[in-house]
Amino acid sequence: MIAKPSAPQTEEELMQRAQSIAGLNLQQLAQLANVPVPDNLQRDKGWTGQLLEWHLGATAGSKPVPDFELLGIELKTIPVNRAGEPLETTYICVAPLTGCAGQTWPDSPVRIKLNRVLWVPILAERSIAVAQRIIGFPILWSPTVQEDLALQADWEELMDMIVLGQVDQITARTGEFLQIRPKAANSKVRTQGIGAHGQPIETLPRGFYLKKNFTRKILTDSALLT
DNA sequence: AAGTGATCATCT
DNA sequence: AGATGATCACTT
Repeated sequence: MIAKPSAPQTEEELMQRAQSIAGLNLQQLAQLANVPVPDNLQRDKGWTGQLLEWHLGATAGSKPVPDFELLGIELKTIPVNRAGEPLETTYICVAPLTGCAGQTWPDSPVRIKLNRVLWVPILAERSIAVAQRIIGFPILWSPTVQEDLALQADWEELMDMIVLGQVDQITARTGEFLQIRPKAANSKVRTQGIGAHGQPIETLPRGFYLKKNFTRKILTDSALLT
């Protein structure tokens, strides 16, 4: 067991730390942090992410600020198969359903969250026991101009629907790279939204997610540079 | 209730 | 098989 690592002071320090744990499995990481490894993630869905936060010295906890506040970097673990392709979509942030008229892409929570992300792939095929899943090589990413424009197009389409009172017509198919899906304890949870006639309605809380086609390109682009 | 971390499990 | 809609745990 080792003491919880302190917050990295520079990007280089963060990357060095992330690179130094690449190749280790989750059992080794859990042992260093002195935490037990769950048999499955059914009741511990955020376990891997929190384990990585511990090792890399993320500071935010569950506060609404970047994981590495000093560096303005967000940490995302992403489960991948042996080909390095994502197994799941990636949660970004809550979708604002009220008070978001007039918001623009550059100052949207989605754009801010994605400004600088440290992606840590985890070889996490379901057939591999949680303890044996392996940390991959980290990727520090910011959106390219093309990526930014593509996300903006999806975001504007989705936000237009929210503002126009069409939130209940949004499905996970809306948007090419960015999608909106439920984000709640269960399907009975309600939050306030905008109805078809501009009136307040009660609706399911939603979140923004990156589809796999988008994150797959981030991961494979980075592999080409390596 | 809303935010953090995500994966599960059912349907197509 | 893959994506969609639902769900789990914890913190503020």
